[in-house]
Amino acid sequence: MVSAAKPASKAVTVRAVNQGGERTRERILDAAEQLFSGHGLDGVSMRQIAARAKAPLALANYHFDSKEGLYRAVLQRRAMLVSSERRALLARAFARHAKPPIEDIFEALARPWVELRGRPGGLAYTRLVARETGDPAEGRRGIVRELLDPIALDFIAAMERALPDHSRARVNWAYHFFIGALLLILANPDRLKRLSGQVCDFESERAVIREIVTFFSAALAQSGPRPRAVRKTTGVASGAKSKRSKA
Amino acid sequence: MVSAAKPASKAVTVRAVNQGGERTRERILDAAEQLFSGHGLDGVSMRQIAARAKAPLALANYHFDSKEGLYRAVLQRRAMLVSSERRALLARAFARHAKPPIEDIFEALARPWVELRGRPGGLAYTRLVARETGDPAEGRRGIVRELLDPIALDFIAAMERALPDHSRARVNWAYHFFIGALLLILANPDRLKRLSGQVCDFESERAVIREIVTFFSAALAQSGPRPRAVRKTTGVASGAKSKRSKA
DNA sequence: CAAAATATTGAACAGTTGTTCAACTATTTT
DNA sequence: AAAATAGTTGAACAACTGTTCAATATTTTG
Repeated sequence: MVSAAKPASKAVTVRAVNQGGERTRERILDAAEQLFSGHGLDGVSMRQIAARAKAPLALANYHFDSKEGLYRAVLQRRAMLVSSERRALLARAFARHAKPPIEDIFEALARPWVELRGRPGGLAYTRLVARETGDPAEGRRGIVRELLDPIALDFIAAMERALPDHSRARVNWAYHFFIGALLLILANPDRLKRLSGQVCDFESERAVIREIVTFFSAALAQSGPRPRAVRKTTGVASGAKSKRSKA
Repeated sequence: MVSAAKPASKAVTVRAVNQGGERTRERILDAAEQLFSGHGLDGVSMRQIAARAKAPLALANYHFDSKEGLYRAVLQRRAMLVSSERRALLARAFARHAKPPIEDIFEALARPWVELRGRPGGLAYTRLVARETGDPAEGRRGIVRELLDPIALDFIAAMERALPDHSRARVNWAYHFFIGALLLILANPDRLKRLSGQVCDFESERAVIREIVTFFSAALAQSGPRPRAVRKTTGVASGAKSKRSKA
């Protein structure tokens, strides 16, 4: 065998990992994380990543097979960590109450992500995950499906247990509304700061968590769904009279 | 002047626009809208766009100067329309009440976007806007700032008028939570459908609007902010004892 | 130590990228 | 009709793309 087929890149290379190798591998992941989070999978070249990592170009392909392989590896690296933190918080909530307050579930959902921002590289990672989750092409790559769908289903199930008075559909909507809000805040807090005239900011992680948790908990506070009638009106050019009283 | 410098591409070419020209220009915009929304600015080549539009490659650069120029043009094309629809709904809400119910404001915010999905090309456009709004590089390009920030500020001001008991910060948070939820639902409803086991879907535009409007209105129903205490605990590995009663 | 596996390096490949140019036709204006 | 403007076309440019390869260095294993 002349052509050095690289070591099993699928199964974990368990035995005796080269220290130097492991370190430059991490450097490449760090650089990729930073760049992908800022410009997306297609907005960054392998050469830019290699340059930032101070590693030769070919090394990235050696370690991760392909560009998409590198992208996946970046997303996988921290996914397990965050997910296990979330799961631990969720388990703790259910250890306290058989039917825990919804606040605890939302907090278990949000806190690991928000706190990740404070850790080195964490900010970039949260942006990257937000980008990938919101990407219409997400389903094609399947990374979110592999990495986040399982725990998402756990949390939705937990929410259903904590909110027995709400329909399954409503709980699912609530979950996605929450994730959408969380992702936007994580991915692009600059606009929030800009539009609020610097009133809203990320100075305090705790403040952010409190804000989003109390907000979404309040939305589910009153038990039964009491949907307001929504006008059938399409567009702007109709429905002159309003049913609502009190002119 | 030998080299035909293209006609004023900055000022609107008012007088006597070539019909054929206008039409193929629109075809290019349609193709770009479709492709950009699916793969982002960097995920699509000018050749792919030209091929889809059945127009020669050089035409895209002729009409829009550059790739980013084309991207901007796609986003600008429908922005005015949606914004004026939103403004009209907002004005109508304030025409009915000096202090309109928050439901009406949220509905004015969401309805034009949701209904746009039903119109040809609208689905792609909403995805594109969602992608751009959530993009960390959004500020660099400044498209969102130009196109959406003004109306966003109007709506935030309207929310403050409708919710005099809430702080400015809280209203700003609420606005962004709402936009985040809306964008995720618009950009990637597939995951919602997937995770909910097909329970949640977009069969009915009205159902989607009702769902998001009632949810977010409920969150702001009780006037005063009553923030629950959030544990100071960092991460999972600490804070063994909970302050909350009822072991 | 020797042998095998792992890691690193620079160069090269074939293909694609956005953009430009000159020639050309069609339309509008003078 | 003549001139000018607007629109269209195919070809070409230089730069960059992800990936591969053989050669080398380093580390781990027998």
